[in-house]
Amino acid sequence: MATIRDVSKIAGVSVATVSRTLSKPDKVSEKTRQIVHDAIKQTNYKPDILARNFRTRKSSTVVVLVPDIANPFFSRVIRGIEQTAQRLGYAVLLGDTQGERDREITYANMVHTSQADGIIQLDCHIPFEDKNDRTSPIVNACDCVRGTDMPTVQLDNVAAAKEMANHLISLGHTNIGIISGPENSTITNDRLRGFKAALEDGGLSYNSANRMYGDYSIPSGAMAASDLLSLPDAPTAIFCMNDEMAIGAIRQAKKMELNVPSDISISGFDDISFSEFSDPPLTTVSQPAEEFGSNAMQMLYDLMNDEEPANKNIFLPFELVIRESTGEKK
Amino acid sequence: MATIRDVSKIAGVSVATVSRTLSKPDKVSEKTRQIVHDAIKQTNYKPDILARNFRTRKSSTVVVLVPDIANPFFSRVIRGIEQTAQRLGYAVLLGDTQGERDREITYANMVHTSQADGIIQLDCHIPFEDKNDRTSPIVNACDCVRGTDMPTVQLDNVAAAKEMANHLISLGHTNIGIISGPENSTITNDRLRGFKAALEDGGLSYNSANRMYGDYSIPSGAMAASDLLSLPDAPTAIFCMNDEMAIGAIRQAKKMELNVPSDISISGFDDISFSEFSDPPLTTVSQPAEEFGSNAMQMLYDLMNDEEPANKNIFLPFELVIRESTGEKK
DNA sequence: CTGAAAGCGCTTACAG
DNA sequence: CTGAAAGCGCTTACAG
Repeated sequence: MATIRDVSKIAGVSVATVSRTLSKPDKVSEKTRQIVHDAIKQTNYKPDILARNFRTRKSSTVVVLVPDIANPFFSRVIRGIEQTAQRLGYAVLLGDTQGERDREITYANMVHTSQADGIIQLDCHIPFEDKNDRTSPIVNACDCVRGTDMPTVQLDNVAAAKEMANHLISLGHTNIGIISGPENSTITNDRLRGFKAALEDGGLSYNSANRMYGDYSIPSGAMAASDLLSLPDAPTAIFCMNDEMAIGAIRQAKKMELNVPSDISISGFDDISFSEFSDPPLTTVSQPAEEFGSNAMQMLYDLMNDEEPANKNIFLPFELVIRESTGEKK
Repeated sequence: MATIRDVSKIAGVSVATVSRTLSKPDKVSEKTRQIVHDAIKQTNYKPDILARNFRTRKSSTVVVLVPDIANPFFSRVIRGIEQTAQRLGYAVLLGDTQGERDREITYANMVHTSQADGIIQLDCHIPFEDKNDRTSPIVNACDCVRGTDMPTVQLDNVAAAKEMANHLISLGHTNIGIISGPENSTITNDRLRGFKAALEDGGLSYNSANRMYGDYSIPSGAMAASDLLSLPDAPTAIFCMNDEMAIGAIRQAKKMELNVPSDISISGFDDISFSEFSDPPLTTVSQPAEEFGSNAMQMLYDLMNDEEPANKNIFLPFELVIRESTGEKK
């Protein structure tokens, strides 16, 4: 591979001039620029970005910490990150953490080893050994930690859940089951709070026996639905904390020869692409997945370049999408 | 941040010794090692990996070229890549190419700029300006280019498609529609060849009017199914080239008040996680998605480290998964 | 087992 | 506008 030295020899100029021609062309005379470009073409020179990054002490790379890359919602978020990163001149390193603290720390550490300039964390953990670490530019998106000053891009999950629960209540349901995500998640807690708030507003009381746990996967939703529908006083509607679990719940209801929605209403959360095509099409809360990614990346860019972001706590809009999996109580 | 120099001063040894303590501890005396480790702890030293990579002329990074990160099959492949890369000490850069040649070239170029040591390409294109370029370690996985010497990890798509078509034929279907992927894909061509071979073996003739095109998305499958089912002599079975299109087709059939499978059999390909839970559960071909990734990464590792891979053209096993979306012809 | 020194390929003050 | 020189933080022959 040709180096900047080879180009400079052929062009008969210094390496500084070659470097400037590439990075600050306005500081080089028209004529010299021409000569240098010819030499670059002749040698098929490509600047060594690794060397440049090393010299300038910037990797121009960000690392994204994602619990599961194969999750359809997260993969859309990452698409948004990638597109914006590419536009801003950053490469994106993938850190599939499976939610494990060790792996999060390992990947987040890349900022300390100069492999990355910043971090996007999609899970509700602080990915540092020392939780008060303030040395790494980081943006927390999707499932966000409470009670820290990490910049965030999130949904108002309380409001969204409340709106969905209100929808169910307005349909006449008074005994509503809930298929919850794992306890130690901000999203889970916020959605539960919204759910409870709607119940309260509707003069209904929350019954913790109506809460079953899943892990956001389809089979876990089916299992939780089975438990709920086998209750002596089974609910007539089920509020699921994501679409996968709702799809599992629908499947389970059908298996138990229940009609959705006439026997049992089921709602989801996220609006992944399959939800529109489930049978029946799923009532859910749609979120702008790609925008979580693009906003987080843009905010991280500001942080990495010492510009104060306009807004350090972005809330993205949601929308209730009422399809056919929810209906009036019989 | 502390540098190796700081550590060496505190430990009272040369930087060479600090470096060796980290990378070749057996070349350093027990006692010195102890002193150095104390100094590392004291200074909270973390080696600058960017500097190390620059010095050793290895980025320890691979770039993966993926047409669409949000595709459920590809995201599982990437999970397999990431896990194996992590184990082998490599970082993975994400190159979402949307199948565009420009973007593929841009990302593949990272090998020439020292940003990556190798490439995993998941699409059936050669991602180089000069198609005969042999300077970059690359492995082609999933949808593979024909007629090159690029190492590959793939499925025997001809055999798999043939087996699926045989299944349909064995059910008594003689008029079988096909929802195809885009023409310029090796996978599409191979699956079509397998489909035709089965027809021929069964004494049936291939009717190109029975082939509709989709783009592997759910809506495109629904549209293609609509066309197929509106044909004067509509097929009684539809062979879809992936699960998303099959799910779209099922939805469309139901919309047209056709029962699946008693009126129309529909088969998919890939066995994504939703297929087991579609209604009816989808008959499909299952592929070991993660293993495409882990095998490709392992092979690329061998290539990058100048070890001859044991096998430069790996074929992974598939399995026909017969569920409830296909049935006897009425 | 250890250290002094060279050097990886760039960029950027500094001087002219 | 241009060049000589220093230096980013490491690793690794080489010599002892």
